[in-house]
Amino acid sequence: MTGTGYCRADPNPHDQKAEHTLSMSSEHPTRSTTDDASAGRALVDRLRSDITSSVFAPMEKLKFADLSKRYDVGIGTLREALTQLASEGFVTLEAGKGFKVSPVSREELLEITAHFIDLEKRALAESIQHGDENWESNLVAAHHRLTLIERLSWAERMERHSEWVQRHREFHKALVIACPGKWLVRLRSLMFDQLDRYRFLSKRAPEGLGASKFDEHGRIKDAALDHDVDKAVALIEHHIRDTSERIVSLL
Amino acid sequence: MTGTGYCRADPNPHDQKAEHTLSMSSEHPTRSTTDDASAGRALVDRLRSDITSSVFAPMEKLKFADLSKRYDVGIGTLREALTQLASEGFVTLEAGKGFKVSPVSREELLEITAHFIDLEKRALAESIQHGDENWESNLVAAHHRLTLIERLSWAERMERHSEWVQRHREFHKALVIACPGKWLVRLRSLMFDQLDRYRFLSKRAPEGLGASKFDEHGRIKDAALDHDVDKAVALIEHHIRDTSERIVSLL
DNA sequence: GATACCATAACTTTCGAAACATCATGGATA
DNA sequence: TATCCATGATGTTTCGAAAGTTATGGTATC
Repeated sequence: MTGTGYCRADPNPHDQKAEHTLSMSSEHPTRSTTDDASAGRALVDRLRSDITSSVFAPMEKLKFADLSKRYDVGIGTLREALTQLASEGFVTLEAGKGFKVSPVSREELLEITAHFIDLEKRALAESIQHGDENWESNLVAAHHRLTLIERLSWAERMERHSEWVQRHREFHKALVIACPGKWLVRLRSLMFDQLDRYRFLSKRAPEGLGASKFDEHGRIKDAALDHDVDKAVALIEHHIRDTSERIVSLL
Repeated sequence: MTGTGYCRADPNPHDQKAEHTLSMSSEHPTRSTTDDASAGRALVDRLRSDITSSVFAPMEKLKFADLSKRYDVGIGTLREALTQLASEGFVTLEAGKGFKVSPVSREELLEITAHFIDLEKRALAESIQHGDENWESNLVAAHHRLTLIERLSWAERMERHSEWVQRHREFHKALVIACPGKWLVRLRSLMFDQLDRYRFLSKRAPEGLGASKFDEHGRIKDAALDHDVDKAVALIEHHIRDTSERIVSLL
């Protein structure tokens, strides 16, 4: 049945190159460059998204019987998906006791934030230096897609939160994608995905947060397009640090 | 808790704490703190080891039928193991075409080396600052186990190469295990394991390499036990960089 | 009353067959 | 000759039943 017909509607506007055929946490949800066998990979994304958005609470036990019904997939497929999420740090696997959602903590947030700032700064600097016209176009497009949602009212944003998460991820990815160091991109993606779990906690914060982040994204984009490495790096560091600090104060 | 009775012979001399119940590439082969369901995890380790030691060549296709016979496990179990190795970067998974061993390249070696140096230095510095008596004892023991093999003749070392890899990994891990940042340890382990693939290439290098490395390990251990952060960090940076440069020259 | 023991239930882990996709071959057609 | 489609072969992906393990609860024993 030809893949599964996941997203034929979207002309998939970025190619950048052949790019990584990696498999890690690089390529994600709906749109699906070099996608997997699709059934299995789609499950990984749904599970990760559900963990990120606290559908399953930290430390909650993930039972195969339940999940199998919920996602309508076989046990083997589930196990494969959970194994990958374990490698990414979203769940833990113990002895013969199955999978649990990884815990969250203030300390972990602080550590992940520090690593992400470090990696993102380096990746962004290299990306700006190596980015070509294609990279610029893709960046502009990704930012535009993000603003379309960020412009909405708070209530509307809440409804389409998973879409925002997705576009926010794509925007940040678009910033660093021209970085030649594949592992640098990979490691920073790992940390970015972990931060998603904590970002969700700031979902409740009414306004106040969204507005300033909206501006920051635009300024970072502009600095990147100007190939102003220092400015872009400084802005993104502030962007990340500020966001995390707001989240810390909510814990 | 009986686990599965993997290694009763070894009194398992390090506890450090409750430690990470993580699942990533943290805990490895034979000895096995917090081990997995054992059948599946053992397979992951054998596969990783076989990829590392070029039993399977880079870019080689990994067929389920072959592997199933070779390791005497079911297809589902294999798939789960390969999924994990894909997350760690040892294999790649494409569309409906199965798994392939990841390629190696000079550029990747250089990048991995740079990341590993950076991460290992930071982890070591923090580990030294936080290490207690238990950490020191474990470090001394790990170093001793390593020297037992390094003291052997070149021919003997060759025969017990996989054991050396294991003990070398444990020694380096013992150095940084007191680092409080779990993700820092995790990321540096990821890079360490990747470097193992390249270290194997230097296996052929007759003598010359082994001797100097032998001394370096000892000096790093001593500096760590002296809690001399600057010295230990400088030594380990040289240790890693020098090793990698020798390997680069063999490519 | 507390503890050890054993049966039962709940769940995890493993396996391989069936469904599905891709690739290679060869013959028909323009 | 080159292109295209059928066809078979090889290999991957998915699933759920069977085997194995851990937790649960109840009974006998001290």
